[in-house]
Amino acid sequence: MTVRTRFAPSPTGYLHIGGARTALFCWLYARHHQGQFILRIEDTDRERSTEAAVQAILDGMAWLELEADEGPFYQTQRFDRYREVAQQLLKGGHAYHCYCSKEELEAMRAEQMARKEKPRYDGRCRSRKEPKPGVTSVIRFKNPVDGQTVVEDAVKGRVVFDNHELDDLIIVRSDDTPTYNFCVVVDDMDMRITHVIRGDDHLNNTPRQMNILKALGVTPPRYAHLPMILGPDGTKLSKRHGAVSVMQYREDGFLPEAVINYLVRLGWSHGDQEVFSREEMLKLFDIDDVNKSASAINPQKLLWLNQHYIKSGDLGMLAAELGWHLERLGVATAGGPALEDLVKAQQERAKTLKEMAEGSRFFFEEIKEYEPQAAAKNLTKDALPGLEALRAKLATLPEWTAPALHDALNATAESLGLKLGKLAQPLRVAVSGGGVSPPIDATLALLGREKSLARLERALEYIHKQ
RNA sequence: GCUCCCUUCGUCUAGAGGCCUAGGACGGAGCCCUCUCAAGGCUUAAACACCGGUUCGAAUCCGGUAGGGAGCGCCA
Repeated sequence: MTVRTRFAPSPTGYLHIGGARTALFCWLYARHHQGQFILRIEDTDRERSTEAAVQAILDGMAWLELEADEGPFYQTQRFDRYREVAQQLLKGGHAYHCYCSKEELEAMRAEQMARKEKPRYDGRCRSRKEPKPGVTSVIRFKNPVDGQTVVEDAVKGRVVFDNHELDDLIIVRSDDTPTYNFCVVVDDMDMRITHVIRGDDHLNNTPRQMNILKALGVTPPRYAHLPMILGPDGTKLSKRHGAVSVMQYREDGFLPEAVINYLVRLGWSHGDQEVFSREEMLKLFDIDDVNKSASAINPQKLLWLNQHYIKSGDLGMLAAELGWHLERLGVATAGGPALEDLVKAQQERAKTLKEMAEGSRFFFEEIKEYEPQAAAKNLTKDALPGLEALRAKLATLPEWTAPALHDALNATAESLGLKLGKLAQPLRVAVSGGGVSPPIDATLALLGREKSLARLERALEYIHKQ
């Protein structure tokens, strides 16, 4: 039997980090077993579902390269099918019409709560033969009243529910639209899903879904309930925790490889290994190695992984992504250094591409003003002799390359009896405007002779004016 | 309230009765390297929630307690 998994988000918001992890595990599990990964949009809540959210989910998955083998399927396009199955249950005596009003149900729940009981529908319409005049009914599933339903969960283990804890849930509303738990069951059945991998907030729904499946004469799929992902403070993930949308991570300068690698290690491990290529994940991932307990997001570790992929990533890819970020910052890259060369110079000193872009502005734009602290410390009269000597030396440098510049700087420092730092740092401020840049020889080489000398000249003027 | 789930360093985790004076990673601290920032190298602090039981022996098995979480909708 080929494995078929599905990711079934409801389009009421962006693809957040928890959803992305669920999608990743579904995708990994299916691909690991040469099976299919299906995308299904659960948009039965027409009030809250939006087209923009559907697109956001698709975009997020595309960015993370979690490609679906089938779908997206939309539940709103399958309403006829759900009604058909509801009729089937009705005919088979597994479902019935309920005429209770919302007020009546609320009163019942209130009473039960007052008695410290679990609020549940008491099945009062189960035996009703005749319709109640003037009331449009809902359809309820007739849940078994005794016995147990056992979920053999791939991550949580054996979980037993007493059937009498489960009440008769509504499967079709009074406006004739199907409800979530029912759509899921019909879809998982029709789409021949073999493994339902989802968040453990659904664990309590599972016995209900299994019972409906059994009433339909279908063997339930295997279930795997993934633990939740928490915010950095250990509380439930929310907007307050910053980048909730996966696409926000791109905007913040993260690489999809890093996000995926980070997510795969949240709740899953393979010994002590921390870094996984996509191929390794596919080869090594197994649902048996998934943890039972919730895990908190650690932004520092994500940053570390991102830096790792920036340091080791493909230059062309990194250059393209850096270009995207520079563009977002409004930096025109024409006339500046080649982006691949820039990446080479910057990749060891940036945790995100956004940071790299921000630290690279001076290669493309003129310096508007010096960073006050860096200037106060380095662009002083004390620095004048060194900078002037450099001006003379660099103006006549036959070859404007990093090694040649390196030699020239060392020679100048030596002739003046200075440590290289005394020369390099003022020069760095002169050409970059601040105290941080790639190694000074590489910086000058990337900037080019003309710009470097002009900026050195400007710094000298700046010092003279003091 | 009821049902279900969870509990190893700050965080992610290894650990499936003796290999554990509990390992790795991120972050922290310190040192080295160094033209800045980084990167890199080395060193270091830091955890089995608690209480009982089983066993020659428990982080690992069992029971309970405490603490977290989820569900209990004509939401998904």
